[in-house]
Amino acid sequence: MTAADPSRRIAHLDMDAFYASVELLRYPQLAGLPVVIGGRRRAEDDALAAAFDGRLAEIPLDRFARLQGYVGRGVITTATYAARAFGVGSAMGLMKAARLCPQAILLPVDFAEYRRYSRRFKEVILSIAPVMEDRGVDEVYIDFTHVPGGQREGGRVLARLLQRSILEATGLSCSIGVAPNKLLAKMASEFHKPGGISIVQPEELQALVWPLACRKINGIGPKADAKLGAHGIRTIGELAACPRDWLVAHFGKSTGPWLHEAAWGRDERPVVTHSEPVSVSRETTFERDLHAVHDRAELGRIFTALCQRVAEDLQRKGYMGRTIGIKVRYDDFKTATRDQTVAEPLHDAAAIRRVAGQCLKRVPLDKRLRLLGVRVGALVKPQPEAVAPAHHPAEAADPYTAPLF
DNA sequence: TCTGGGGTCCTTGTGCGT
DNA sequence: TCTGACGCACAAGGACCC
Repeated sequence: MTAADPSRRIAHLDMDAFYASVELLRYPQLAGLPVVIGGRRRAEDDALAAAFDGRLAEIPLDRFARLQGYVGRGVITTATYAARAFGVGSAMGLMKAARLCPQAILLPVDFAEYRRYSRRFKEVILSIAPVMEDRGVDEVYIDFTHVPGGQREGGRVLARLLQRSILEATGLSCSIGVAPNKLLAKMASEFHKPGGISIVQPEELQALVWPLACRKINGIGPKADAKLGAHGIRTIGELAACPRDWLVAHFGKSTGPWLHEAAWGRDERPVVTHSEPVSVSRETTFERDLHAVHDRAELGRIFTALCQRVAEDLQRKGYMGRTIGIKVRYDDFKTATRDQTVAEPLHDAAAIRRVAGQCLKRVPLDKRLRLLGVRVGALVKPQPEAVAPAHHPAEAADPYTAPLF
């Protein structure tokens, strides 16, 4: 499998029900109750917290918003196990969830708080095992290979230390899988959730991994799974039995060999401790579908605001970009994107809006829109003197009033 | 009854220069 | 001068992930 380095020990650490667990730390009175996290933050949410002067744990149950009677757009980001028992779950529309479980408590998503907890648990990991790859707010890969104790019991001893240290520092639990590579470690971390540690050795591939559904491979989503299923391939073992050439013929010369390697548990990707962003974007789904002509003024305001937010993100992160793009989603949920690459990298809102406005003129605008997005890609780090927001006197009088379409 | 937001990567098609 | 092969850049869409 990893003949080059059979002692390679890679861990995947996944926080257990991260958002819900953070919320239960803030609101211990909600333990065991059906709680749904999602939707837009509302003024009432802030008012409730303010009424108790930020002492969230003292808010009585009858003051929380309930799903019953929920009207509007929005999906569930996550739900507690008690709520899942009613059939509600991630990505479900809140109105549908309200019918299934009207008594559920509705909490707004608070990414800033989740990011704070994310930083704390990652600091704990880095203090113990410094080769860590950030894979989002609630999961990381860690290279145990050269960490003192990282080889003991196949990595179990170090995994236990990490779990204990994270729990002490944050009050949160996590699951850890340790294997010869990232692919198998990711699968292993799912084996004993929550709070589990799973060790996979190379020789255990057939017994532990081959019986699993293909969908358990990180990178096989619903489409690829359906296509495999149409050929009668349902388990990773069945995938492993497919000749590589057959997979190349049916899935292409990139995906085909990858599927074969994945089924055989082979994955040489390193744990990457640093990466640069490729693009920065902002998008928003409207409260109601908007028409390009009838709602032109409102669309223009939203469009300008999106460009400003992207520009702020770029400047805060210290990037400029040459490829400016837009995304629209129509009322029938079909999506169109357009982008344009310019000669000089940009990062100021007016310039982004000008190019994005050109892109917007290239999409059909005969149907109502439900979403609008703005993206900047082909990022570069600007020269130091260019970091300050560019000021163009010639444009000062007309930064955002250029025609939308 | 619907279906968020912020990303990365891959595939396909096309235009263009050699 | 025309044609095909090839590499490259870019654009658009889509799959997938958290």
